[in-house]
Formats: sequence, C-alpha cells, structure tokens
Amino acid sequence: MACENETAIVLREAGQKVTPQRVHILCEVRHSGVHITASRLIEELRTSHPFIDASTVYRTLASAADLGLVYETDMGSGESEFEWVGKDRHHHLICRTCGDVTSLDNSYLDGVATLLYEEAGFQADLGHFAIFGVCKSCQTKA
Amino acid sequence: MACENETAIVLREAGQKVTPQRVHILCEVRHSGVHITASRLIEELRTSHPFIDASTVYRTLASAADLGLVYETDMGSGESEFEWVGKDRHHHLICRTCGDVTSLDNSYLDGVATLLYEEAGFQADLGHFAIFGVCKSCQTKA
DNA sequence: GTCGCAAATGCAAGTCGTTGCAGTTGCAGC
DNA sequence: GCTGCAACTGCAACGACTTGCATTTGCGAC
Repeated sequence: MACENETAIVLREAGQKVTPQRVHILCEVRHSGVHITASRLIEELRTSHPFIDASTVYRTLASAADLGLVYETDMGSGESEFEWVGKDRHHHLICRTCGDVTSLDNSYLDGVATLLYEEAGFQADLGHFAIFGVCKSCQTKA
Repeated sequence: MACENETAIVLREAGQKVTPQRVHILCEVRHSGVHITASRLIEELRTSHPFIDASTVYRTLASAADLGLVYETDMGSGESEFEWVGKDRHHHLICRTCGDVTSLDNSYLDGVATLLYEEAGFQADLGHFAIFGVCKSCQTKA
C-alpha cells in the first residue's frame, strides 16, 4: 500500500530509522480511523504481524507522539488512545455518563490560547484536548 | 486533630461510611498541601498507617473524586495527582520543558464552558484542568 | 559491497493501578 | 445493647505499561 511508503518518508524526515515494525505500527494507527487504544493496536498487530513485541509498540507510539506524528489522549478509561495527526486539529468532548466521544472544532479553544499567551506568556499546546462532562442526551435522561 | 472530625462529617454528609482508613487517607490529602500523587500518598501512609492497603487508597480516592471531595488531575507524568477541593476553583499550566506548574484562575475557561453549553448542549466539567505548553522563561531560553 | 555505530528490537522482569471475592465493619432500626 | 445488611477492606491475581540488557539492524561513510 502507498501508505507504507508515505509513512517511511515521514519517519525518515523525522530522523528516525525506518524499520518494518515502525512502518506497520504507524500504518495500523493511520488506518484505524479515529482513535485506537494501545492494547487494541497490539491485539490487531498480533494477527497481522505476530512478531512485533508489545514494548516495541509502546516505544514506537511514544517516540511518534514526541515527534508530533500521532496524538496521545487520555480518554478517561485509564488507557491512552492514539490518533494519527491529520490536517484538522480538533478536541474531544467525552461524556462521563455514557462514554460517548464527540469531536470539537479547534476554534473554541483558540481564544483561550491567545489569552494565555498575552497575559501569562504561556505558549499553550492545545493541539488535542479531552474535555470531560455530561452530554446533552444524558442530561435530558437524568 | 480537628481535621479528622471535619473529614468524618464531610464523608457522612456525602453518604459514605466513616472508616478510619478513609479518614486517614483524606486527611493526608488535605495536609499534603497542593498536589500529591497516589503513589506518594501510599508511601506516606505506609509510615503513618502501615495497615492500609494500596487498593483501599485508590478506591477511596476514586470515590472521593466522584463525590467532588478531591480533584484528580493528570499532570502528564502518567500518574494522577490528587488535591483536596478548596474554595477556589483553578487550573494548572504545566511546562513541558521545565515541568513547572502554575495556577490559573478559573475565569479563563468559564467562557469556553458557557459556549459549549450553548452551542453543543454539553455540560463541560472544567473544574480542574491541566494545560500543557511552554512557559515564558523556557521560551526566552530557547 | 562491507564496516561500524547508534538506534531499534525482543525478551524477561519489574512497577503501577485495577478487579474479584471472601471476610469485616459501620450504622440504622429495633 | 443486639441484629442485619450494605458498604468497605485486604488479599491475591490480573492486565497495562515500563525498563534493563543483550542482540540485531538500518544506514551513512568508505
């Protein structure tokens, strides 16, 4: 698949060695759609590439997150979820009651980031944010 | 200490049973000052009350967080930090470079919460938030 | 093509936090 | 003061994730 070549280029540009393990892991993240937990990723890789160790997956994801290739978000389940960094920066609204995850446009928090920089000189990294609360339908049920 | 009686009252009002373990754990959180990680809390309790099991500490903290008695915040270290809920709601600015933690007034994010409720019907729980980024002094150093 | 080295990998062992379960305990009702 | 029960506790086992270390491998230099 073309994705593998592309992933290899991204890796090389980031100054990382291009190993089949890394390419497979990152391709899996790209193809997984929205979010994928580390454990589910390991499970899926176990079927397609059984020789890849869990520690390799964790290390690859951590270094990819450092380089900004993937986002790592704590979705409140205790497990981190990973997502390939696409063009559109967005956040997530996570319902504490039903666990539903909704995407949220970046614009909501842009104002906060600007304000923080102007008033505190703090360059906030609001690239990918998880906001907990109670969604509309759970509120009406209650 | 008076704190123990007070903690017991808070627990009873919250509909929880008042056990010595819970009182000790929550007192420790109250006295620890700003933030304390679960593992450090367990370590401190080990010296003062060696008979309290780690699982009891985690369960007590989780139920106290549910009841809004303590805040649970992911400070990016992988470990959750706990803080006794005082009168002032506030957030934290955490520098990715030097690890410094600064408190941030609640007002910055109040606007976001209002906007989310009006536009998405989502009741955001912004009681205690950790925002990552780069602080002023680290920016000037770079 | 092959050499050398830093980076990446796989394995095993360890830590951290959670969960199931049987026994214990706080406390409301009598 | 006694009783019953739900909530709480401690233990042990488990899953998730990390770390140390010896081995392997990608890749730039020759």
